[in-house]
Amino acid sequence: MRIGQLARSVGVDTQTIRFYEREGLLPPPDRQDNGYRIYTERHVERLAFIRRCRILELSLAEIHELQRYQGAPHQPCRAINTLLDDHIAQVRSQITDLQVLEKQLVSLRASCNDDREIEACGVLEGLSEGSMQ
Amino acid sequence: MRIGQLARSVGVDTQTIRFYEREGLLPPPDRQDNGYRIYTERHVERLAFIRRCRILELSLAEIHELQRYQGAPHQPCRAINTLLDDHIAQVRSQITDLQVLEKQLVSLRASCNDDREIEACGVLEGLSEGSMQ
DNA sequence: TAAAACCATATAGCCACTATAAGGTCAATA
DNA sequence: TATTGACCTTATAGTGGCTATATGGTTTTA
Repeated sequence: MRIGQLARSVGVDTQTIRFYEREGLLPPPDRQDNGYRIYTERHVERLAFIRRCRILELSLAEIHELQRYQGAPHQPCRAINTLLDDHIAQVRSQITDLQVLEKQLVSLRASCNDDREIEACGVLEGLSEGSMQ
Repeated sequence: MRIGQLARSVGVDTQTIRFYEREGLLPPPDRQDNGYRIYTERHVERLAFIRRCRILELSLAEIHELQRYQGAPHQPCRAINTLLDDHIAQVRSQITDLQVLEKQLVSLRASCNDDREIEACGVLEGLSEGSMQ
């Protein structure tokens, strides 16, 4: 199949597919005489794998690492679990950071009601004075 | 004061200060004969304002907007409150997205214990098969 | 006087794409 | 047959908010 069909079947832009190839995440496919890329079912699977990882917000580097593991099927899989644990920890720390942020924002917002003049806006005051952290 | 002292007093890199100037967030300061930038107390306040906004993860565009409002002190401040409300909504939606993500990751992680071979790794299986969404 | 610390500009890199430009290929239609 | 439209190709620049590097001039300190 050609790049457009691959793109449609996985739900990705053709540019993204070429980008993954340049980044070494997708193996370079054979070419037709006219230079068009020809993909196989393997490429579909490989691309779908990448997309599933990306949905989970794994970085391209992490995906690369996972692909290396796939090439050594008889190694122990602890490294994979560790990779995932680290990623989970990262997501959790993002969540708590954002929760702190949300509280700060809500408290700042509470310092103003609408319909003041900008001069007297509690939000702008809160941002202008150093009483923040 | 020169750029280094400004940087130290606000806790920012000198490069960042020049970057803000290029982006139009900090007004271009006067220069000494040798070309060195000379900053005033106003610049300190302006830069501190920017940093407080950045800590709250307001974008440079949003900060720009706030600065425009500061220039019109007798306008009503509703636009500022709205800007903040939108930002809070955005943060909240990030949080819920990340919470969904965390659940998916934890459930994937639960499909494997350590000490299998990669071939049999539940995590890798979960990523390889389409049973994800 | 020489080294260290400071200042200047310009340019590239980060991440994971996305957009744009400029052009070649192919099948179907007027 | 000519042309339209859908497809493909490469190359390059842009996104955001910095950060790093290169190269060179200036000032302060030892």
